Amino acid sequence: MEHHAKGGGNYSRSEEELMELRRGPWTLEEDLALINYIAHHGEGRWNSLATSAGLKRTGKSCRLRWLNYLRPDVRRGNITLEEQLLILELHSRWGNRWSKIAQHLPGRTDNEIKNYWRTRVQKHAKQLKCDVNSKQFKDNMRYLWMPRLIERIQAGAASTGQTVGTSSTTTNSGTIPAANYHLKNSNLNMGSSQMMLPQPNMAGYFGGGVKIYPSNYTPEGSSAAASSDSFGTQVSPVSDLTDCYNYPVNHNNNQDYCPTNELPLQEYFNQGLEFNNWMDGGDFFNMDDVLKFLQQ
DNA sequence: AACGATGACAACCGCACTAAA
DNA sequence: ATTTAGTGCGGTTGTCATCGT
Repeated sequence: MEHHAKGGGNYSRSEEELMELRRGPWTLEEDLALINYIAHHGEGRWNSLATSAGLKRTGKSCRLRWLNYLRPDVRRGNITLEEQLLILELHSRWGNRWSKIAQHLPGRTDNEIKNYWRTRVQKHAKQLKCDVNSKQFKDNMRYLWMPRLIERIQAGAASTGQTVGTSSTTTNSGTIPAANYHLKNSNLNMGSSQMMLPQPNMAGYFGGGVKIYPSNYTPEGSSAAASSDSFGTQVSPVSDLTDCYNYPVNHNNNQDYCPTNELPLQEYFNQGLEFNNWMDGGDFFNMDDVLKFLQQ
């Protein structure tokens, strides 16, 4: 049952056009049309953009697709330990202010962070049989998970000799990572492991050949670079809250178990950790900036 | 092999807000 | 002052892949 566009205002489309508006998963052709149009005309004025680009989508849908998926600087894939830590901290501070949280995780969208929270964090709350807003859960988060995350960050850095925060996450710069195209909606044969875009102008947009990957392709490439948590979720090499459960969980809210006892987050970092850069060789965060921010 | 349950996440919806007409 | 278009945000739903039986 098709519904017309609802919410988000009106659209400069005739009734006939509204009747044939598409919904649901985006096809490769639609993505290319949107990317191509924005590459030449820029973004904004989404309703007229949708029409001009020949897309049978609402402007709102185009905007969402662009911002959450196609934008060149959007980071997708593994959420690093550092990002997880920051999400936990910022959520404890601001609650479900996803866009505000996302502002402090460059390249991450509010939608991705929201999904992370719902699928991972809330799941753990459920396993603990407590509400995400309960004191018990918040205590577990602060006194158990966050310190554990920091331990793992530290351990990962020590074992690899890498700069903390090195991740296998990719951005759309150069590729459209793991494009989850729904082939039944596409006329293109996506059977090969990867394919090149036919439009030469797209190469200019992405600064080189653009690779489109099928949905089962992991842009991280090597299986060694990525692992799965116990739920089969692809996560960063040392990631996720899952094995926090290797630690005893205190269900009595007795802070004796707390390894840090109200230790401020910045103190975690100060315990012999020398985090010079946050992610990807320091493209995003400087650790000092993060600490300054968390002290605010 | 078939099927249902579950998880991940892309996409949509409704509402609010702002700026321009 | 009012209307309209555009945009942003948070909550929710839909779709697909994977896993277990």
